[in-house]
Amino acid sequence: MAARRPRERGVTVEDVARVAGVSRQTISNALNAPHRLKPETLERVSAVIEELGYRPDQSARSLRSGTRRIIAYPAPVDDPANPNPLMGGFLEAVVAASGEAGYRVLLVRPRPGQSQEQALDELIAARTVDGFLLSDVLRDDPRLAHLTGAGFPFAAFGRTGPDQPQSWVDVDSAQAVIDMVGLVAARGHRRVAFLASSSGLPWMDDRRDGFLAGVRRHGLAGQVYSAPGDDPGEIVKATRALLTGRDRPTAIVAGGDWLALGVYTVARAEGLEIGTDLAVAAFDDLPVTAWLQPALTTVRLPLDRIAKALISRLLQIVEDGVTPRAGLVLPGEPVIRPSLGPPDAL
Amino acid sequence: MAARRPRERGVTVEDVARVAGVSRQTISNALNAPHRLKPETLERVSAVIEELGYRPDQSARSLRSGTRRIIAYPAPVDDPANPNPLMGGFLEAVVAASGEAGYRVLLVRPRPGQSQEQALDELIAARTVDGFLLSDVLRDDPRLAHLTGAGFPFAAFGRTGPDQPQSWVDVDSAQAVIDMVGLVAARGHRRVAFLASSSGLPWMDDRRDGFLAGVRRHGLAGQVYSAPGDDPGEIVKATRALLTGRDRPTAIVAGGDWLALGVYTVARAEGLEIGTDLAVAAFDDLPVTAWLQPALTTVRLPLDRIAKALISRLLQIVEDGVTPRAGLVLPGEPVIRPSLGPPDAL
DNA sequence: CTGAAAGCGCTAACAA
DNA sequence: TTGTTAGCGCTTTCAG
Repeated sequence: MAARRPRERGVTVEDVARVAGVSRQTISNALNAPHRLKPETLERVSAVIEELGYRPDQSARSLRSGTRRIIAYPAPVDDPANPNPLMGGFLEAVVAASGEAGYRVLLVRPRPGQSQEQALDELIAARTVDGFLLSDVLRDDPRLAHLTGAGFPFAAFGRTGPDQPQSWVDVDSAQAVIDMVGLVAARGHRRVAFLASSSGLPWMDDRRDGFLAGVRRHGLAGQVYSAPGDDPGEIVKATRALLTGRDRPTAIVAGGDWLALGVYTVARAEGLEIGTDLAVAAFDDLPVTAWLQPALTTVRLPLDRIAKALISRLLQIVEDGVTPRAGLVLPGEPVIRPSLGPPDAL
Repeated sequence: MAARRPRERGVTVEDVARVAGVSRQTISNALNAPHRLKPETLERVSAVIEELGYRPDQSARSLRSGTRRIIAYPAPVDDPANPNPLMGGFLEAVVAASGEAGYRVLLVRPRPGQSQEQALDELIAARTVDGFLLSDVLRDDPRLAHLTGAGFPFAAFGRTGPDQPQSWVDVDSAQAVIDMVGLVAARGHRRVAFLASSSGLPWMDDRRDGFLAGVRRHGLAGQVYSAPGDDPGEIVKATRALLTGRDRPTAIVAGGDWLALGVYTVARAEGLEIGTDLAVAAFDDLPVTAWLQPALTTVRLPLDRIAKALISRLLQIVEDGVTPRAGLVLPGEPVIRPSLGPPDAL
C-alpha cells in the first residue's frame, strides 16, 4: 500500500497571482492588508481567490508570521463514567467564542508519563499554539506559575496569584451563596446547613465561605457537612447524617446540584417534603435539575460570558501584548425554583 | 503597547547541531529516523536535545513534511443549557486515543454564515489538519459525501453509504434493544411499548427498529410512542399518553435515559411502582441514572472502544493510505438494574 | 553513516 | 500601489 500518499499540490499564491495577473505579494496583501490595494485590484483578486478556492497554507503562514491562530485547552481529565456535566457547555461556549475571533481550539493532554508542565513546555517549544486557556485552576496551580515563568500568554477560569498576570475570569460564588442564604433567611429559616464535597477545591471552598459569611450576616445557626467524595454512596451517607441528627436543619444549601440529588434522595426516604419540610438550594444548574420534583433552586454559571471574557482577554495578550490589570468577577445567576419553598414558608 | 511581541527566537536545529558538534541533518535524523544513527551519536544528540529543550517547530515541520499530526473534530452544536451528556465522555475518549497515537484534536465549527461543507473545505484547502473525525452522522450526511468527493481522510461514528469509504464505527443499537426486549419477555411481559424522541435520527431509528424486531421475535404486543422533542414537558406528555391509555403496557423500553426520566416522573405521579408495576429499560447509561430509584436498566455505549477504533481507522488512512473494507459494529453493553424487575416478575 | 544543498508556501522589508 | 528579494525552520534529496 502506498505509504503516505504524495501530497496533492493545492492552490498556492503563485497560481492565484498568475491567473489574476499580479504578483504574489499582491495576493498576500489582498488577504492581510486589503486597504493597501486599489479597490478594483482587490475585487479582481478576490474573485480569482474565490474561483480557485485558494486558502493560504496554514503551516507556511504560521512559519512565516509566527502566529498560529490556535488556542490550546488542556482539558482536565474526566471520568468517562461520570463526566463533568458542565464540560460540554463550557467547551461549547469556548469554541463559539474563539471561532468568532478566528481562532480554533486544540485539545491537549499530557502524554503518558508526562507532567502537566512538560506538556505545556512542549507546546510552547514546538510553537504549536498562541496561548493557553486553563480551567479548573487550583490554588497555587503549578501551571500558572509555569506559564508565568515562561512569559507565555494564558487566561484562566479561576484565580491567579497576586504576582501573576491577572488574566483570569471567575464567578463570584461566595456572593451567590450569600444571596442564597439571604433568601433562606427571608423565608424564616434559622437552622441551615451547607453540604460540601471534595474539600480543597477552590470553588467549593468559595461556596462554603459564602455560606459561612451569609450565616453570620443573617444571624443564623449554620453548620457545614462534607461528603468525602463525589460518589452517590458517600453523598447519601453525608446527607443522612445531616438530616437525621438532632436539631435537623430546615434548609440546606448544597455546594453543587450533584450533592442536592443526595438531599432529594434522603429526604424522600425520611418522609420529608422538599419545599415545605425542607428548603433546598444548590449550585450549577445542571440539566438534570429540570427533572427534579420539586424543581431545584440553584445558581447558574454564566458559561457564555465566562468563555467570551476569557477568549477576549487571552487574545488581547496574544495580539496586542496587553495584560489585564485585574481579574474579572462575574455574578452567578440565581435561579429560584420551588425547592426553596414559598416566601413565607415558616 | 507593543503590537505583536517580537517572536522570541526558540531553539532551532542549528543550535542543537552546533552544540552537539554534528550537522543539522543528523539532528533531524535523530528525531525522525533514529536507526540511521550510530548509537553513540544518537545518545549524544539526544542528550543535547534534552538539555536545550529542543522541539522541532511544528509549522516548519508541517510545511516541509505535509503532515500536521492534527485531527479535526467538527463538534456538533450543543445547547449550553442542555448539553449532550455523552459529549464529555466521547471527547475524553477521543482525546486519549489520539494522544496515544501522537495526534491532537482540533475542535472546529463553521463560522457564522458558513456551511458545514465550506468549513471542511477551508480546513482542507488551508492544509490545517490530516483528517476528520465525524460524529452524529445522519443518513446521507452531506459531510460524508463532501469528504468522499474531496478524497480526504475521515472516520465516522455512525454509518457511511455503500459507495463511500467504510471508515466507520457504530454501535449495534438494534441488537442491544432486541436483547433488552428478550429480557423483558423472559420476565413475562406481553404488552410493551417503545418511547422515542426526535424521530429521524439514525440511532433513534435503529433503536426503534430493534424494538420492533424484538417484539416480533418474541410474539409480544408492542407499540411505539414518540415525543415530539427533547424537552421534559414534551417527554412527560408523551409518557402520560402512554401510561394512561387503555391496555397500559407493563414494560417500557425508552430510546434514551433522558426519556426514561419522564417515565419515572409520570409513573410516580400515577402511583405505579417501577420494577413491579412497570418494567423500564433505556439506553445511554448517563451518570444521572445512578441517582434513580430504582436504578435504571440501560445500555452503555463503549465510548472508549469506539474512540480507539475510530482513531485507529482514521490514522490507517492518513498514514498508510489503507481504507477499511468494512465498517466496525460494536455491541452495546447491557447494564441490568432493578428497574427491570426480578426475573419472574409477572 | 554523515554532510551539503534545495525548497516547502508564505509574508516582511524594501525597492520601484 | 505594486513588484522583488530574502528567509522563517525544517526535511528530503543526493553526494560523499
